[in-house]
Amino acid sequence: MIMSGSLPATARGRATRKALLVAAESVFGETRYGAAAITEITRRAGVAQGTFYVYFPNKKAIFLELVSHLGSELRATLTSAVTGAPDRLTREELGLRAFLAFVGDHRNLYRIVRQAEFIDEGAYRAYYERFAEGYRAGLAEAVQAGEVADVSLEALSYALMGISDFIGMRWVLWEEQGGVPEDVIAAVLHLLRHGLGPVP
Amino acid sequence: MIMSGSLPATARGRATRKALLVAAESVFGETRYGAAAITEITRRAGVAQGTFYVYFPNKKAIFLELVSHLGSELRATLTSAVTGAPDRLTREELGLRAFLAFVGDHRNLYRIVRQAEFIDEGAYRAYYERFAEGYRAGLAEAVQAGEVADVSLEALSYALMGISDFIGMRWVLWEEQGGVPEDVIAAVLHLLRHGLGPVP
Amino acid sequence: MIMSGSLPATARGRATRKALLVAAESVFGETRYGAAAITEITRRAGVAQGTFYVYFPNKKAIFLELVSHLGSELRATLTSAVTGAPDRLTREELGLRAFLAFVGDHRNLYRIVRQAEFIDEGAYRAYYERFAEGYRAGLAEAVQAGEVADVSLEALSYALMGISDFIGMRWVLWEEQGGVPEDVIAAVLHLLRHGLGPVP
Amino acid sequence: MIMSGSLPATARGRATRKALLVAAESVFGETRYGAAAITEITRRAGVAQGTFYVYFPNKKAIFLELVSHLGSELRATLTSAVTGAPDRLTREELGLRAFLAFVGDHRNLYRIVRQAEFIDEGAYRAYYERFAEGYRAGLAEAVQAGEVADVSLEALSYALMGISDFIGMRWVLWEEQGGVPEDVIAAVLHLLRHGLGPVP
DNA sequence: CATGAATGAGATTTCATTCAT
DNA sequence: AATGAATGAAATCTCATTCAT
Repeated sequence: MIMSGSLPATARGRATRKALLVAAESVFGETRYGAAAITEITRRAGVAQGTFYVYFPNKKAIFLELVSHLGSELRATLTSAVTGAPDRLTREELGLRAFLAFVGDHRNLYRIVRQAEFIDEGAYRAYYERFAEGYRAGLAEAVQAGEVADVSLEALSYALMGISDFIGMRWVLWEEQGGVPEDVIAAVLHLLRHGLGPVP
Repeated sequence: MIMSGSLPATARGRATRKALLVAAESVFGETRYGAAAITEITRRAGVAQGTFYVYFPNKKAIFLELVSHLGSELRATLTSAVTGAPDRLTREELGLRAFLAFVGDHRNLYRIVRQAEFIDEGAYRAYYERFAEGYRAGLAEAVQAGEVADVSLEALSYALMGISDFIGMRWVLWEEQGGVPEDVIAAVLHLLRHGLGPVP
Repeated sequence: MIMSGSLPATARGRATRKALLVAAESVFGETRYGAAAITEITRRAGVAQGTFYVYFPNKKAIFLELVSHLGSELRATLTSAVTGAPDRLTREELGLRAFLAFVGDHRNLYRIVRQAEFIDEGAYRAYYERFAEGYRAGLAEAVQAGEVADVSLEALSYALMGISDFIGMRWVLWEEQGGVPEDVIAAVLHLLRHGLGPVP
Repeated sequence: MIMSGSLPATARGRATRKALLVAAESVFGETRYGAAAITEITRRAGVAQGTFYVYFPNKKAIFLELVSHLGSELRATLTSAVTGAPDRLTREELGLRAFLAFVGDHRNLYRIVRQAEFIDEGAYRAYYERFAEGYRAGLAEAVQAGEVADVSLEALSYALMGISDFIGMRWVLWEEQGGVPEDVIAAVLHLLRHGLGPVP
């Protein structure tokens, strides 16, 4: 469904298509959508300009495929990271750490996803809604287990996404160097465990 | 200081300038920066194309003035909303409600601010950093008062901003109708008061 | 209705628009629609490329305005040419001569009109239908006067248009030099007066 | 001689070539030359893009072969239709009816032939000139037989072609449904027999 | 202060054609 | 004989910005 036209018939074609997507990730991460030039994508992919249109009908198509692709990858990463965690708070910690690591590996993620709002609002919402669904399901189980309060899980999901999102923005995106300080992680986990208040 | 050129000398000039800013808010809210046309701004403001350049040196200038202007307005709104609150949690609640109300009145806020990242990264960060500063100061006082745990306040600030941001996105921006449901507010306040866990 | 946007406000603007139309007539007459370049039109009009789009939204618009404009001019010419003719055959002769003269002055007429079929079929048909209407009205009067047989006037109209059209193509369009030989005119008038047969 | 390359050696090759020509007739009939895409021709023919160049050196070649092919077919059809007619008027009637039938079977004829003017003016004129030759020869015999007036036969030829052409355009090309009304035919035959005037 | 005509750089997109397989 | 990937020239169109009035 994301596919534009059909998949390339030959291995050579598939390689070219992949190269275009990889190049697009870097270009859209550095430049805003409007200023991102298709010539720049093809230059980085090492193909001629016209080749782009063999694989994608237009700029929007490759951009949206990128957004959807990044979302899938991230969701898969998070799912596998939290699998087998004994309790909710451990899940949250593992999920947060995995998210921050992913952002470190895909520093263009924010810049790409946030732009999607203007390119295709549906795709943009879908990106977050699919995360929210996963969150809600996990929280629902935790409520069953008596681990989480019986409040609006939809609200909790977006609150938790917001926390990760902003921590990632501040300590991964905005910091040149490596890791997120442990005291930042600790503060977040404190919030999730005790709320704002001091340890009871 | 963000102002480009000096303020118009005549009342007529001031009115024209204001009209351009108002038009720009709606245009940049509906259209991404790259696709937002100055002709569209002048059309909505009811002036000729050339008139734009009497008041702003270029497109970037009016955009950045808009970002800075919205930030100031929002900060002032929040500050006045929480003034006089008896305790931290009350401050949070009042701040959250005020923020959501502001977003309802300025539905273009997100779309404008998030675009700023690509137009002028400094302006974009400054927008959040100024909020974070205010947050940190408030939290520091609360720590003094024994109301808040002594964890990284910078981390808490971004976490709290993230919560508001995502709740606003989900229930103000994405919902056509009026208010944020009370159970959503309740869930957030529960998180701030008790963390994820059930009421002790 | 043919107008794209509104008419220019200043005399300078009106002159530029007119220059573009004049240039377009020559370009579309020499080159087929698909190969006719807008840059060539602006070059001949002596303006910059972008200026074209101040006055016309696209190539199709200027082309169709041209077709409609030529049709109006030609109809006006023919109407004034046959006014006051004493009888039907004189009308036909005057009309034919006026048509051939017009084609001589607008040697691009055929090439422009015939292309219209592919650009906007409605405009193309309208061109001929408006001529046919005029013809039919004239023939109807002649029938009343007992000058013309009471056969399908719609059919006669198209037959007469076809004659003029092909004579013009063969002796004006395809001949470099000046006038249509008198014996050609005579042959046509013979056909209209006596049919194919010899003088009775 | 218009043929490009030699005819394919194998039956498979001949079938492919024929399929391309058939597809081209429909494509050039629906789309103007400039917008007619070779990919569209190959798609309709059910072969790959590259296959086109196995049979035709370029787009122009297939187009011109089409024009020439249609002309030959039409001339053959007309010749056989009028063979054996007892007098000139009968010939005209049979020829007209055969022409209109042919156009009904090849509704793309006009659109293809008229475009030829811009692709290869020589081919375009040749199309009509070959018809005119045939006409002239027939008329010359009729003049000998005292059936037709001794006026410019070249002029008569083009006049008669124009009549057929416009009647076909109006009642075959522009009418969705089947046949040309008999009163239209009658009007044309009246014109050929008596001229414009009423029956003497 | 205001206007609107004019500019031209630059981006997207199309497509005939070539070529290796 | 057939394929389909790749090319790159060329065309349309947009729009921020300048400028004369």
